[in-house]
Amino acid sequence: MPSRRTNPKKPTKAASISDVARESGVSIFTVSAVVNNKSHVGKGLRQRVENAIRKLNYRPNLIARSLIKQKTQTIGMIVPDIANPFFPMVVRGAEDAAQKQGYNLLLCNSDDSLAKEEVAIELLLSKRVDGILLTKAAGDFQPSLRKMIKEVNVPFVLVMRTYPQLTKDAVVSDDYQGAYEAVCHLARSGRRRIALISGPLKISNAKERWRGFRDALEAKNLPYDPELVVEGDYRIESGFRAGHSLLSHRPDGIYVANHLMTVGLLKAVEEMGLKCPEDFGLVSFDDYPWLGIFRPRLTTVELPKHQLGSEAAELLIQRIAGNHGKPVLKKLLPELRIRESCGFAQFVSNGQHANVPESEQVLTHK
Amino acid sequence: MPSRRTNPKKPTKAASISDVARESGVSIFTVSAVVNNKSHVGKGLRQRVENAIRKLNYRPNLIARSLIKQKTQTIGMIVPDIANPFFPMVVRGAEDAAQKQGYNLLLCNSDDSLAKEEVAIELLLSKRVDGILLTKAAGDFQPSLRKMIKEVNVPFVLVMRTYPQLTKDAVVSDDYQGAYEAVCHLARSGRRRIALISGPLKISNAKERWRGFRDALEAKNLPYDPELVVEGDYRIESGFRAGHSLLSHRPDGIYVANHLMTVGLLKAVEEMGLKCPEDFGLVSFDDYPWLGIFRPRLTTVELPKHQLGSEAAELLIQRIAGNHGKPVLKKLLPELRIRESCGFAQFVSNGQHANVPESEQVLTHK
DNA sequence: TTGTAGGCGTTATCAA
DNA sequence: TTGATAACGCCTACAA
Repeated sequence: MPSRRTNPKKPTKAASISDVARESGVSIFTVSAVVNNKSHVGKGLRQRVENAIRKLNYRPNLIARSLIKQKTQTIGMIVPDIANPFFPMVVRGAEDAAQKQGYNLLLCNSDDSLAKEEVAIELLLSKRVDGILLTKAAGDFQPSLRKMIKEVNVPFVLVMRTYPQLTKDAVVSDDYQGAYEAVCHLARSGRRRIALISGPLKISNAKERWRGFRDALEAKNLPYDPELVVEGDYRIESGFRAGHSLLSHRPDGIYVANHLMTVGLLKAVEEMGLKCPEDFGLVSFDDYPWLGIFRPRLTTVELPKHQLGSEAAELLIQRIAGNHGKPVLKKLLPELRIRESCGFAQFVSNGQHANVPESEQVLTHK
Repeated sequence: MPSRRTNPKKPTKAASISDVARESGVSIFTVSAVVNNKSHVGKGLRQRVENAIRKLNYRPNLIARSLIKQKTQTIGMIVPDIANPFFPMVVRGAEDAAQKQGYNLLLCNSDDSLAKEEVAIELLLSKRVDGILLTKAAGDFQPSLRKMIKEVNVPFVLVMRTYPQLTKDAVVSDDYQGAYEAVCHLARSGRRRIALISGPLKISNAKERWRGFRDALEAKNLPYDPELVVEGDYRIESGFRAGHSLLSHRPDGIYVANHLMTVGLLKAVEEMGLKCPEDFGLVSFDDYPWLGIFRPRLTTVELPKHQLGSEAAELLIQRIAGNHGKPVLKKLLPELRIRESCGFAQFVSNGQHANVPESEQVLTHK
């Protein structure tokens, strides 16, 4: 007698499996079997069931399925900020790989804040995602959080930034190598006072890039001058400030650890009336299709963003599937794209070229 | 090395509400009440329950909750491509607004393909998202799809592109107005042969921008020359091709309907040895912080991307909450940012200025 | 081949 | 205030 089907506000509820069973005059089991292409259901019944499904516009409730299967086919992904141009392609890579294997992406932004990061993780865990792709915010987890994550048994894969205290599974770019090559290139093109605009040294890849910078200087017999190293936060504004404080020391080469800070730097450069590559050579991390029209053409170290995301997702899905192999730390190779922001090569270490302009490489990227 | 640390394989299932009940010696009901801050539970019991929760590291299973509540607190968002620099900020806006109201975002890419779009919608519906934010792919839904969506009773809000056949709820930029102003500005700076590189005219905003273009020409008594109108697809490559086919007709002003096509255009421009703004004035849609260092400074029509996303999410959440008011079509105002890609104003309609450089406006955007 | 019944983890409805 | 108990929609042994 508690019948509210006359409730005017009550919009036709979606059909459930039992509705289909009733409509087609079979049991719930049979419907389920049909829906899941299970054990050969009699041709006739299958037909009837399928008709009922169409008629009722039945759509399996994946929430209910998740509950019983203890799998949501959903991956949580936490990035610092999807509006930072670096991450969209990484997310896209992850989404492509996930999609291909029947997973979806629940996206969160941490703004590189530990508090937001923790909230996001808690939420994703409550929503019972099958695994989490994490670009760790700068700084350390609360011990309690780390402990909880350990116990909860949901696989994590780190993206772009390592954090061994959490997991050794990570997909990153070889930042040391990238920075090393970048600085070597600056040295090769005759720069002696080479500066670094670094990311936050608490972040693993910033540290790696710093190490690459330092070792390249050493390899090229160039001095490491602390005055020429500024720590930024990977955002435009910090690159701008770094530029102002740095340029007064007249470096003749600058390696910037990401694109956004390069943008800030170049604003400062302009304000100060300096010219690139005449006054200083520049190598930046991170390349984008739209940089193709920027002048001077920037020599950059490009990271395989899409691949970063897709390989991370694939690894995560393996873990979800129960592959408990040993930890995987995948380092993808960056690519030095030599263009013209380092100007002419005046000193060449291998002696093959001298006073040769940097080669031009066309951006063929889609 | 010692291989096992006493745990052969411990998939320790997460604690459930009944575990907590048992641990604390109360009923499930009481635990639930505590978790949800419900009816005044006795101080003592509450304490005991909370201790048990902590001890067992209990975390409510939102999947189960969703099943019974028929609400997932999840919003599906379908964009053409998160790697297109336009969308990240829109998604960010949506995420911020959703987050604030206790919702999460399930992100899908359609690549502007009807097939992928349909798959994404089906999936989101099966996962029982509470609503969907959709940037409609170019083209029409299958009638069956449209019918299904109507019946399924899940609110949709369109983002950036209208599609009245589906729903009148939409949050878009005022594209007509933006284009109109852009073209008027070109005319004001003395351009007479003004060209258009348009988006796919099947997409509502491309059509609107085209209308704004056409009407502005008429208002300025300039001819509409079909030779000077090329339809692209909003991607770099199409801007490049459009540039090549267009520039041979020597327009002295070009309005490009989005940023990516502008990038393509400028590549073509360079190949042809042309100069902006000397050879032609340029107004582009879509502005980005990193464009601040590009020369010539681009005069653009900026769209409030973040707001687009956040307002769409807020409207959607209202619909989810049962607010069945009349359809809302929200048009957000674009902003003409006058910089230098139109060169000097030679012909000024209001007679106040002549031969004045375009004013410079600093990008203060965060 | 098909059906029955129990359970997944919550919330909601009644009693007590 | 609490506590059983029935949904929620689906999967899956176990039977038939």
